[in-house]
Amino acid sequence: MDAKTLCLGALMHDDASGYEIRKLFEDGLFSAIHDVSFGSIYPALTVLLEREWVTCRIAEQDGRPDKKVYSITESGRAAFLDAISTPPAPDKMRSEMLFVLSFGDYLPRADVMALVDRYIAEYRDRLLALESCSCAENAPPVRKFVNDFGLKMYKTAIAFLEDHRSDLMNQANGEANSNVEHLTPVTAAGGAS
Amino acid sequence: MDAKTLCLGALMHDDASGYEIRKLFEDGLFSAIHDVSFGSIYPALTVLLEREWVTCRIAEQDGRPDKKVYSITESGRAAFLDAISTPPAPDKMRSEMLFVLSFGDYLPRADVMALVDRYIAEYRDRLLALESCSCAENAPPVRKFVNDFGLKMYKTAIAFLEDHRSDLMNQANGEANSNVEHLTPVTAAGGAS
DNA sequence: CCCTGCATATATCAGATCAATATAAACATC
DNA sequence: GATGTTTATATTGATCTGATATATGCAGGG
Repeated sequence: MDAKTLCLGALMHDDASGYEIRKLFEDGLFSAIHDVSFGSIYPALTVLLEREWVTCRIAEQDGRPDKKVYSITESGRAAFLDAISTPPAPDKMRSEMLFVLSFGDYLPRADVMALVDRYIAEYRDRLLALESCSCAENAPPVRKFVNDFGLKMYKTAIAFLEDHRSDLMNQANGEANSNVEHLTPVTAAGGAS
Repeated sequence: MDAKTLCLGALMHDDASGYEIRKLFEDGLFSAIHDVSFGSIYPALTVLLEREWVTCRIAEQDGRPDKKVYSITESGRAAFLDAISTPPAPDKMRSEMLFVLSFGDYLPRADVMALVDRYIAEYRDRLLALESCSCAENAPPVRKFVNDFGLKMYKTAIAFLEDHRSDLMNQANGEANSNVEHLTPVTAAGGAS
């Protein structure tokens, strides 16, 4: 599933600018199920325009920069439906939070506590954004299905985290001091060598 | 969180080859929370070796190809602990299944049915792999925490999918025919233009 | 007995993607 | 008036993925 297909999918619902497509994957309907960055969206829209799978008009706004609003064409719709008829790749999750948390026994208790709390806060924010996502009401039932799926998963994650918060803290390394300053990360040449 | 840090994390538990690290993220303890491919792991291990954050020995096996078993060094442990002290990036999910399913009203009923069933099967497989993951028993409680988190999320997803299977099918496009042949995907130059 | 497929194992590379950064205008707020 | 946020487009270097290549052994079908 490349960025072109994701953009076409977003435009199946309604016309949108690159920025609005991004928001759909950040805050909106797709926020719980997929992600794309600007660095993929803008080049994808350019290619889509070349292939005439989308058209583009410039919308002037007052108080805001102009935006390029893209619309999907008939051939674009056909290409999208064709693209999603191939078997989808398996789900992929990337949670740095959980990865780090799985080494909680090496980390100072204060750090683990801060981490869990930030994690819960992150999911609460996401849940709120998804709940207040206007697309839920007037959208067809299938779209509501993915919205509800996201809601369910977020709520489950929050509940699990809250239930295990105190356990996690007890398992943390009480001896160690909190690393307030972050020094050089692994990516840097220096590090701890 | 780059591949180097992920590899170091895997080696914090136990010595492993590149192949075994991959399995840890595919079937093992980390399967529900993060993903890395061979194309990232092998180059990462080479860099780690250069920085002396890991050592390497060649293990001859009978009936199988030789493997390069990597061990984390003291400076490697320090570098890892340093790396995970930086604030983790927000969680990212990539579910092509759910994305495609959210367009179920455009797809023939047979395709939606096949899709949901394959999706449920995928999660059942993952659940089984995670349940039979030996790392759960003898591992410290924090490691068990991430294991249980994965279990909980998988079970929730399966239950949600099963509960909404019939709804999804009723919302599918009954008129359309099943696209047995996949034609050219969006990535190809041809397509539907 | 061969053939296909699968699991183990390492490695590479083109193409895709991300994170960071630049630019810019309007507005909030302190 | 200074800083920060939101809206908006765009680019680039570094990184990562997915596909592919290579090689061995094993299991099962025909």
